[in-house]
Formats: sequence, structure tokens, C-alpha cells
Amino acid sequence: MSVMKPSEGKETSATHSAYLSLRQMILTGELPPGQKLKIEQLRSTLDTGASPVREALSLLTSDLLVERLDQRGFRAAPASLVNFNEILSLRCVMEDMALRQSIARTTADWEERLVLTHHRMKRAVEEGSIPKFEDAHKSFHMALLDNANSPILLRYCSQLYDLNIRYRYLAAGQTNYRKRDIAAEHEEILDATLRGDADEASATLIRHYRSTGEYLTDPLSKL
Amino acid sequence: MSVMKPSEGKETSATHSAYLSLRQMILTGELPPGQKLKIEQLRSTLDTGASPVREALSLLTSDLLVERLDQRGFRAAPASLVNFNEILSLRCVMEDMALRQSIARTTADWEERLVLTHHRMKRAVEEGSIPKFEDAHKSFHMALLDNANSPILLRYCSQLYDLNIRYRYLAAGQTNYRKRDIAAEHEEILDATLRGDADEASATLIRHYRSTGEYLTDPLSKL
DNA sequence: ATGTCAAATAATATCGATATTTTATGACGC
DNA sequence: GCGTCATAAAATATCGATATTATTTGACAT
Repeated sequence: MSVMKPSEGKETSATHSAYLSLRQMILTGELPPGQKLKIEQLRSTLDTGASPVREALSLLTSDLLVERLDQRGFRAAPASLVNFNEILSLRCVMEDMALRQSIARTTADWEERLVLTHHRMKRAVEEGSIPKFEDAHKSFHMALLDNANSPILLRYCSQLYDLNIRYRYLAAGQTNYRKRDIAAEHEEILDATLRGDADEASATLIRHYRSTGEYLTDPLSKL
Repeated sequence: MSVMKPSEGKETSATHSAYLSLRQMILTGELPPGQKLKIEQLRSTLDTGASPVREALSLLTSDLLVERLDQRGFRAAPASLVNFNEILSLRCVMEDMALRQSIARTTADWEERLVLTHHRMKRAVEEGSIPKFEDAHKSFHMALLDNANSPILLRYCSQLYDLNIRYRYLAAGQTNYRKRDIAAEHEEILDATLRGDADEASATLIRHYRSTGEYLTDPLSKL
């Protein structure tokens, strides 16, 4: 059974695609904070077996997006203002560190990657595709950090980035969609980085995060 | 089946105990770095089913102790000198941060917890029980950090602590077991912390880690 | 009415078996 | 001999079913 057209030779393990789907549903708030995650229900929603769902949930536990309760199954991680503030603080410290290390190790190859990911992000804005922009945005920010050559640090930054994104979605309903000029901020970060000005690049990056944070604090306090 | 004596009402999900066993085996090097982790083999070693083993391995993936390969199963995370150095660096930065935050929020209750965990650690040394000491040692170090009230940071520190312990075991075979006076170092850290001297406490803590690190670098370079 | 306990219900955790994929084996042609 | 391809063997990933454990329901006594 499961005759597969030769075209779709994609790498699709049931577990991995369940992981991606669930992750997306939690990040966007489709599965809201604290929600009980019943295996049987998810199994039918995702049209897959119980084992892949369980394994995906286990993996999401490590991303701090899912909590496992004693022997009472899983639930989407709760959200709170203090949790948000912790994420924001850690992000600032860790991205600052990663960015400085990256700049200290600048190579032509890295600079090109930055320009490229930045370009793709701008392009995604023009095209007006939100999900495309989200991906490109993360790619750009991670590219800024990945030259630090510190896989664990990068992993933590990536996790914290995702956790932060989730709060943006949670607050999005009520937020007056930010009027700041995000594009200009990205431009500044890129320029300072290419200039090798670590202080300026880091300060701008952190300001970028903190001001986004302030926009979210108010709506989130109503959680 | 599986008639359980009423006495052993312990919380023992097969997954959780598999998780603990595998984790221990990897930390101590019984499952060496890079080793292929075959489900069937582990299943019989741990005398449990395949599902708990798989789930435990998934969880260990998040602890960076296990890697998942495409669809080729799992293996114990590889070890290398650069990985060790990354862990050491991150630990110094993050524990420094956590310790300073903890000290900044000092309470009588926390001070008592420090004294208590420190005492238990000394006691474990006297008793000569290695595993007991290991547990107590970690408890003491985590207690130093947990007053920062930053669960995510604490989690990261705990992860990095474990990863570091693993390297200590890996190097242990060939290392001339350290002649430093560990106990005195702990004493210094505790005293400075109780005194509220964050600079001294942090400096001592980091020196503690770095000098342990130096002892390991040489044996590890032969990995 | 209200609280308690037991039976019924639902959900989780686990097992055993199967299908799929990867790796190892060996025959065949060059 | 050596590389290539088909086949066999092994291991993984997944499914379906069952046993366990938590939760709900409702009867009963207070």
C-alpha cells in the first residue's frame, strides 16, 4: 500500500512531518498555550499514526513548546508575561555574544551569505508572502549569528527566536500592527555588521528586539 | 500481568526509566561517543519495549546527548575537543550570568538551601559514595544558579553541566585524578556568595570550571 | 443540597507485528 | 580482479491493538 508517485521522493518521515505541523500550529497559536494535546485527536487531524505524534511531541518538549505531564499526556507550553520577558532577556545576551563572535571571525563568504539572506527577506516583503517572509526573516537573523561557529549557542538562539515568534503571534490579534520601519532596522544591522562595527551592530540588534518586545508587552499583559 | 507489589508505587513510566538509564550510560561513556544505538539491542538490554526506547532517545536528542540520523536511527553524540571547548565557554558565560542574578536576588531561604546542598556534598565525600557525590555536586551547583529565577537559563546550565560531566568521564580513564583541592574551591564559592560578593563568587566559579577544563584538555586531545 | 465512593468512560503508555528503508552480500559482466 | 547491479539481510519507522492509568459520572448516604 501507500503507492508513491516517483515525483514525490521527498524526505518525509511521518514523525518529522508531524513535528513540523505541530510546531507550526503551536507557534501560530492554532494550538493555544496550555491546551491539552490529545494523541487521538492529533492523530486524526494530522492523518497519521499515534507513534509519530508521540515522538513529535517528545521532540517539541525539548524546544520548550510542549510540556509533558506526569502520565497525563502532553499540553502546549503555557505562556505568560514573565516567560516572555525571560526569553527576551536571554535572547539579548546570547545573540549579542553570538553576533560579536561572528563579526570577529568575518569572512568574505559569510558577508555574502548575509547580503543574500537579507536580499531574500526584502524580496519576500515585496512579494507579500507572510510565511515566506517569516522563513527569510529567521534565516537572516540566524545567518547573522552562525559565523560564531558555536553550534550549541546557535541552537539556543534559534530556540529562543521561535519562542519569541510564538508570543508575537499570540499578541498579534490585538496589536496595532507595528508601525516601526523594520526594514530600516535590518538595513542598519546589516550595514554595521559588514562594516565590522560590532558595538553598533549589536546595539542595533538588541534595540530591534527590545522595541518589538515593548510592542508586545501590553497585549500580552492581558493573557 | 506485571503484578506490582504495593510497596513499589514509584512513578515509573517505562519511557522515563529508559531515559534515565540511557542518559546515565551515555554520560559515563558506557555508550561511547558516536556509537550506533540500535533499538532492538537497547530494548533487550533495558528489558523493555521498542516504543519507550525510541521515545527516550528522542528526549535525549534535545539534551544533545543523542543524534538522530535521517532515517537511519540514532547514535550517541560524537565528542571532540572543539565541542568540549564550546561547552566550557558557554558554561562560563551563562553560569556567570545566572550566579550574578541569583546573588542579586538573595533571600534567607536561598542561603539556607546553599548551605544545605553544600553540606550534603561534603557528607557524600566523607561517605565515599561516588554516585551520591555526583548528584550532590550537581545539586549544589544548580542551587547556586536557581535563585536567578530564570527557568530557561537554568535548564541550559543544567544541560551544559551534564555535557561537561560526560567529558570528565571520557577523560577519566587516562587522567591523573585531579589533585586540586576541590573542596576548598567549593568553600570559597559558597562563602563569597553568602557574603554577597558577586564578583568574587563568579570569578571563583569560573576559575573552578576552567581549571577542571585544563585537566581534561590533554587527555581529550587524544580522542 | 453536598460530599464521597465506585463504576464507567476516556485517554495514555506500551506491546507485538508489519511495512519500508538501509545496509550487506554476492553474482555477473567488463 | 574490479565495479555494478540485483538480491538478501538487518534495522528502522509505523501501525493496530491492548493493558494501565486518569477522569468523569452518578448513585448513595449524610
